Amino acid sequence: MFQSMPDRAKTTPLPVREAHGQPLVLVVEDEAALVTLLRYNLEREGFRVIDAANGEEALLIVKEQRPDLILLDWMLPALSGIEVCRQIRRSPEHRRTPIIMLTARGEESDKLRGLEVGADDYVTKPFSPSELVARCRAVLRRALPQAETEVLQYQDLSMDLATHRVRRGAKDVHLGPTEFRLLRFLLENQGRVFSREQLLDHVWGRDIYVEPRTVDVHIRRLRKAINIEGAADLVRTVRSAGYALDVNI
Amino acid sequence: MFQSMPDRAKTTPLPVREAHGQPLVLVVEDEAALVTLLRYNLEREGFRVIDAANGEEALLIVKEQRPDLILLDWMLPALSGIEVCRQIRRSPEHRRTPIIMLTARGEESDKLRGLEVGADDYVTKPFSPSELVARCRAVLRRALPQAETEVLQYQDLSMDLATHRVRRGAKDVHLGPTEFRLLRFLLENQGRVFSREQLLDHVWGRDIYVEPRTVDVHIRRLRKAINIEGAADLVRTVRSAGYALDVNI
DNA sequence: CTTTTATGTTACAGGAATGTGACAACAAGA
DNA sequence: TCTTGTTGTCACATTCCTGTAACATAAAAG
Repeated sequence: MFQSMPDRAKTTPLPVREAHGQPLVLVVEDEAALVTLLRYNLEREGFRVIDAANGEEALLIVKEQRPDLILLDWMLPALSGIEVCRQIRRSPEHRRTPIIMLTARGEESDKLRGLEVGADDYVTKPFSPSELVARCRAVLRRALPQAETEVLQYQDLSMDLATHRVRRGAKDVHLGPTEFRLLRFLLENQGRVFSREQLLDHVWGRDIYVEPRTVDVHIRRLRKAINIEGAADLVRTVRSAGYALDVNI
Repeated sequence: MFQSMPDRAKTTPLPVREAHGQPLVLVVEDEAALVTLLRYNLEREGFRVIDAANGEEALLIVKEQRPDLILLDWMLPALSGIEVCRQIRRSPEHRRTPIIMLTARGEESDKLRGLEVGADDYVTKPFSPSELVARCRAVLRRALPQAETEVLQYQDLSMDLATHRVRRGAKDVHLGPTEFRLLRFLLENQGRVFSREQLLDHVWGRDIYVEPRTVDVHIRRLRKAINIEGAADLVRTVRSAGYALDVNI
């Protein structure tokens, strides 16, 4: 028996940025009440939220979960916000991850130093939730498009994310939205096997429920679209485990 | 209407007027800390920076160094920003040099007068560096084509920016202002798919809100105008993703 | 070989996304 | 003032996509 009912809330994060789902926001803040407030407002607006109470935790999460946006309190125990910011910026992967800092009113010097260190914007406490959400949106909009690779490839299969074009060899391939996301996910994790539940989480999103068998149907549609008669099947079925992008031997 | 840079420009180096170097930005600002901040962020993004602490100095530098872009603080000792702007605009050489003014929050009258005197854009202090950089790029981008690209083209479709004339094959095409900007944006980013929201941001501007579906209608009008019976539709619909300028296959 | 389990395949109703035409508000000129 | 053109929005039509069920086939288990 495998994974009767996966608890999606706890699924281990994959080393993949989910470009299509809702943006993942990391809130770094030690004041619990504020975290609750932020979480409530962000989630209501369609963001996913994780939080960290201190700098070390924050850095760890950044590395593992790759948030799309970071809300960073400037006053933190131990590791200061500035230091956290600097360390995040040091890794080339997160060089472009937007950071919004939360500062107390009137800490002008903080703001300047924050912006110097690479924060993208700041919000002064106390702030209105709607303003904060608006800023998050604005910052994300500017940052997201450039976050990903432009062309994904596997053998003679290629997917251009900018033009949304998919080709197999010389043949142009048309995919529906779901097949497009599915193939994209598989291309971003070539060779790796995913269970139906994992695929649902990553391609469909954690929030909606669809029958796991639905994945089969979409895999079928994908195969039909990208496979060339005579050539090897690019989608591999691993019985009782799932599917992967790989050549069937 | 602040167009932010198209995604391409964030990954690729900026299209530059002078073949030799990065765009030269003159920062006119008397507050040293702010100059430092601006310099840091602009240089990090590939601009060269010179600064001037007052109006006279600024005018001198403009004459001698011919910057590609001027960031102009509105509150200056002695010669005011408005006056500097006016004087710069007086010389035909610098009639087209983009000027972005930096104003304190809420100085609406300043903004208006600034735009009257010939500033291209304004940024309200305090501002986020990324926003500022984005605006610089946007302004530069609007300024550059006049020096370089006068005619945008795709297959047998051409758009002359100087005369505002659009032709498809031998046929003269009339477009409304919005369709013109829309087509221009698509021509400047051939093949790329843009969501309705992105198009609203880039073509309509970030500041105003219109229904996303409005884009559909304008796409329709554009199609009606530029498509020739029998020939392929130049505007591609990508379901659940957006639109692109491209031949349907 | 038979049974059980997992996956492949097909068809289809309902729904979501897009196309389309009309219209009122508005602006710019004549 | 009237005329002309443009714009954003709506309502309706159309197209395409999606999830599901039902059945077929293949692979393991007994």
